[in-house]
Amino acid sequence: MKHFPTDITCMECNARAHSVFKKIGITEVEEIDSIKSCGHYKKGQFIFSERGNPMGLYCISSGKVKLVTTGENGKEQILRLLKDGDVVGYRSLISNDRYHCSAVALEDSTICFIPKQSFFNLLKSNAGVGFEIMQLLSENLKTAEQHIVSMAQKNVRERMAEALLFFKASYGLDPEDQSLNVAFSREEIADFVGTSTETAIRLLSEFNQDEIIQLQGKKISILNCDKLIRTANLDV
Amino acid sequence: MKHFPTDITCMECNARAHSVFKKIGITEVEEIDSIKSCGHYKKGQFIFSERGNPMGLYCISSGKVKLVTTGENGKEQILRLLKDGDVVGYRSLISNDRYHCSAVALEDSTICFIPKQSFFNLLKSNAGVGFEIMQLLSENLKTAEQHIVSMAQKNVRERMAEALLFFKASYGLDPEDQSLNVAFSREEIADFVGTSTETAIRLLSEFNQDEIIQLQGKKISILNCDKLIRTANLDV
DNA sequence: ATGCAAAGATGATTTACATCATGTTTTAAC
DNA sequence: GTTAAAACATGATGTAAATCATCTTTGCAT
Repeated sequence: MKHFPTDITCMECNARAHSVFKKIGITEVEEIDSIKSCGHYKKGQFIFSERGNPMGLYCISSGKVKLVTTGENGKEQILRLLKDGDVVGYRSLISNDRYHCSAVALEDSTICFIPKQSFFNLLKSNAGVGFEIMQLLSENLKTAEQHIVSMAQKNVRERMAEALLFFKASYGLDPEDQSLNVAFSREEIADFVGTSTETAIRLLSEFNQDEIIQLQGKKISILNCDKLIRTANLDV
Repeated sequence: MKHFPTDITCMECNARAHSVFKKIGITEVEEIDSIKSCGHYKKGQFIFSERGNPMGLYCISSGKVKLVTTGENGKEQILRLLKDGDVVGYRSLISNDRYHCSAVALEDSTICFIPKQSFFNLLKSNAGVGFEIMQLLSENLKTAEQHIVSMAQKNVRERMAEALLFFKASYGLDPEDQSLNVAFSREEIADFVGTSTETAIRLLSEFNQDEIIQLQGKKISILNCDKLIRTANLDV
């Protein structure tokens, strides 16, 4: 892979501090650094595709990524949202499986690649990394199963409120104007909520009218978080 | 815990051969056996409850177990189905979390308990077990995420067909009459599919009329598996 | 700057499914 | 064996949300 002036080393990567590699020794960091390659992805670009064969682990140094699958009808479903410090592709590697979803950059991103064998070597030599991955999978599983319950038991309005809260939890808010730090299209939001684009648009307009949120193009500001929680019918 | 004449040792436990403990040494097996306790659960009994604090790992020696959560509206949602050789409760232990779902015996079951600390000791001393658990979580996550897509994009009819196929995959068929090796109530089936009991009953009757399945009380025989796969709209 | 395509918005119509209602069968308790 | 209570079944009705249709706005390429 080509080297860009924007390439960074693992030693100076800020994302590493809150990644699964936060506790590994300097020797191991240098070893990963020597073997990793750095990739630059434009918004909308695929990091890997559904049904592809995993060749290694991806590490988000900067940027945002969505994991999506395409259902039989061709409709997309967003499964997970990732940001800097997150690793991508571990599930398939550990299951020794093809990818069951695609990874797509939500904005211009710098994402490093660690070959499969190096990842497994690290897992063997460093039990801590293994446990971090285990914890990651456990959290992913919990989130997914909670999502199943929402899908099965909540109406679209409640799920839309949940989705906005999830976007907030995933990427945070701009302290300036309480706007989501991510710009999804209405279709992408619908793909997460599991509804039609039209219904998603309508609900967002409603929330806007009810002054729960404020819309300015793709920018969504959360005006009344409590009301959003109540709308989602959550007792957190 | 009391000892019953039906209690069995880990050494003679048939379920162990296809469990996460299939590859551990005889010394470790004996160590687990000396510390484990054996529980006998009647059909419908809870092994643990949502929001409870996990104290250890459960091992199904014989029987069947469902993992369920209760949504805000009080409606149950079946999340996972387990049988002999399966372990239960690892997700919460690894996340250091309270249980996010309850475990309920689907039939009279013998389930052993390994204290938290012993499980973590085993994880530390035996990397193989750790990897098995990792693989388990990975598979669980894949299944859960596929379930999300079904919930979001498929209609109830397709999901019902999928559910029957999932029950078949989970517990198998009686070779005699192709009947599912598990007796769910219509309400439980509805709780898995994410629909109302009435709709579940209606769809099962339809499938029965269409000679895709045959109903005799709680016994469900799969007459035409291909048609079921087509009804589920799967391209496996 | 202009034109074109994609994204966003909103109304009208249809439909899949929940809910309500009522009856029947099975299971369990005494 | 009788009764009560679940579980199962089926029809009638209501409604949330999908689909279809049309229009406006925004972004992007030339």
